[in-house]
Parts: sequence; C-alpha cells; structure tokens
Amino acid sequence: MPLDSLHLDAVSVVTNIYRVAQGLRNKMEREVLSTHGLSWTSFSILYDLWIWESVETKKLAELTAVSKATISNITKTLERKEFCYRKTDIRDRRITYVTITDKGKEIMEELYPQFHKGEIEIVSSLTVEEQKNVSEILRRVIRENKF
Amino acid sequence: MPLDSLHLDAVSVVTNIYRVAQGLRNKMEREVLSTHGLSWTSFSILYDLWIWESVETKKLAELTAVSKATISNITKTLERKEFCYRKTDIRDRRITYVTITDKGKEIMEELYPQFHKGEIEIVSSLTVEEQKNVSEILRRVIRENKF
DNA sequence: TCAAAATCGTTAGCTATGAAACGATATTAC
DNA sequence: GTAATATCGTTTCATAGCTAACGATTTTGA
Repeated sequence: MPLDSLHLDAVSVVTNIYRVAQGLRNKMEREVLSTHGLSWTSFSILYDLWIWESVETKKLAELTAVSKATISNITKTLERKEFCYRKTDIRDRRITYVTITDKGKEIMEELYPQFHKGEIEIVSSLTVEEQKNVSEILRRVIRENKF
Repeated sequence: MPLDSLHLDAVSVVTNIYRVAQGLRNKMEREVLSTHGLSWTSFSILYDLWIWESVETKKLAELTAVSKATISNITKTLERKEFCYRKTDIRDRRITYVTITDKGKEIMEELYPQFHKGEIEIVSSLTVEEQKNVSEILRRVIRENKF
C-alpha cells in the first residue's frame, strides 16, 4: 500500500476520536467513579436504570452497546453492591428485569453532578457553536454506521 | 441538580464521541482483527512495533494510553503468537524492549490495508472539509486535557 | 397438538484492564 | 561507599468484556 493512497484525514478523525474517548473514560473512572468502585460501563448501566427505573437485560445491552454476557456479569456485580436487583418476568420467564434500588438512586444523585462537571470540563476549550457542530457530525457517523 | 443547569451540548459531545469510539472498536475487532485473534489494543501495539520496529514497554504504555500491567499482559500474548519478542536491555536491566518479528510484520502487511479501509468507510458520510474540521477540534480537546 | 425453531439470560473459558504490591535494578545523597 | 530513593516490569487479584455453548422458555408451523 503506497503512502499517497492513504486517506490521512480519515485516519486522523478515527485516531483522535478513539484517543478522546479513551482519555474521557480514564478521567471519569479515576476522578469520579472510582470513589464507589464503578467502571464506565457499570455507571452507564446504573444511569439507564436511574432514568428508566427498571429495564430488561436485553434492552440494557442495546443501550450500552455491550454484549448480553457483559450485562449479565455487571448487573451481578451491581446487585452484590445492592445498587439494583434482578427479577424474572412472570409472563415470559425468559426475560429478566433489572431494577434500581434506593441505594442505587442515592449513588447516582451524588455522582451524576460530578460526572456532568467532568463532561463540561473536557469540552470547555470548545465554543458552544463548535460543540453543536461536532455533535451533529458525530450523530451522522453514528446513524450511517448504525452504531 | 435542576434540568436547566445541564449543559446539554457538552453531554451530547461526550456521549457521541464515546458511542462512535465504541462502534469503531467493535466493528474493527469483528470485521478485521478477529481473523487473527487480535484485540484493538493488541493491534495498536503491533502497529507501533511495525512503525518503530522495537519499543520499550514504558513507551508502549504511553503510546497506547493503557497501563504498564496491560502492556505486560498483551505483549506476553503477542509473544506467544510469535508476533514479537521481549528482551531486557543489557545496559539498564530494568528496561525491556519489545521487537516485532517477521511473522508480525506479515500480519500487519495483511491487516493494515483492511483496517484502513474500515477507517475510510466509517467517516465516508463526511466531506473532507468536515473531517479536517472535526480532527482539528478533537486535537484541541486532546491537548487541553493532556489526553 | 406437538415437534422444530426462535428467543433470552447465564455459564464457561478466554483475553484485557487497572491498582497495588513486589522484586530487581539503577541513581542519588551524604 | 553505601543507605535511601527512584525507576521499571511483572505478578496478583479483582472486574470487564467477548464468543460460543447451554438450558429454560416461548412461539411457530403444519
């Protein structure tokens, strides 16, 4: 593959997106989530439960874009910490619902403001105009690739 | 925390970046890297070795933004597959150099074009202008946050 | 009606991941 | 010169994360 056939702008976009995502995740886990032993994905799941109160594991896998096996493991960990509990559906016993507990809600009420503060900090070097612009472009990438 | 104090544009940027990064990684691992049992990070490490031929583990940890423990484990896996080998420095025996093998180079010569094709596909809905624009903005985020 | 197919969550077995502790080595301070 | 300190990579131990296989359940089709 000759060098002049490389699409350097595409490489640059992909590389930079991944690096920001990685930095983002590390920063949040280190500065915010570690205080309650949560990983990025655990937090995402708990966030979804906070919003929806109760969600099927299959739906959780779609929302967070990880495999159902991972959902199974992480909700097990969250259940051990008493942040949520699992219960099989009575009508269709193949389905399991995960529900947030009061303790889980308290954690989110404490952590979310800190998390949001981190989000603001990370993009603070961009104007609101640039933020809107990047979001719109990324949404298009998400849509076109069905991410 | 009242809803009207949420910086929704910041939330949107962060959420979309993470989702694209996740989709990106999953797509590449599924469609390209899985044929040789490589993870995204394994591939990144092998890529750096391909470029530099031989790199200290400490440097690898910085380049790929993962912990030195992870580098230790992954290079061990890569060594078992005979894609690289490790050797302690003679002068300073605390340092370990990781070097790519011929087999490792062959794999990269096969995989990189496929990987690059994937990169192009992912951002194909954006104009080159938009790609340059997003890259520039993300580079600023990386710089300001020291990611 | 009831056997085949589809759906769902968990388990098994693997690699990845980080923090902390550790062991070996090198550097610094006095 | 040597004791304290710093550096580096590995190991340990826990969770995360994937695919594939599985077991239980429900739906479908003839």
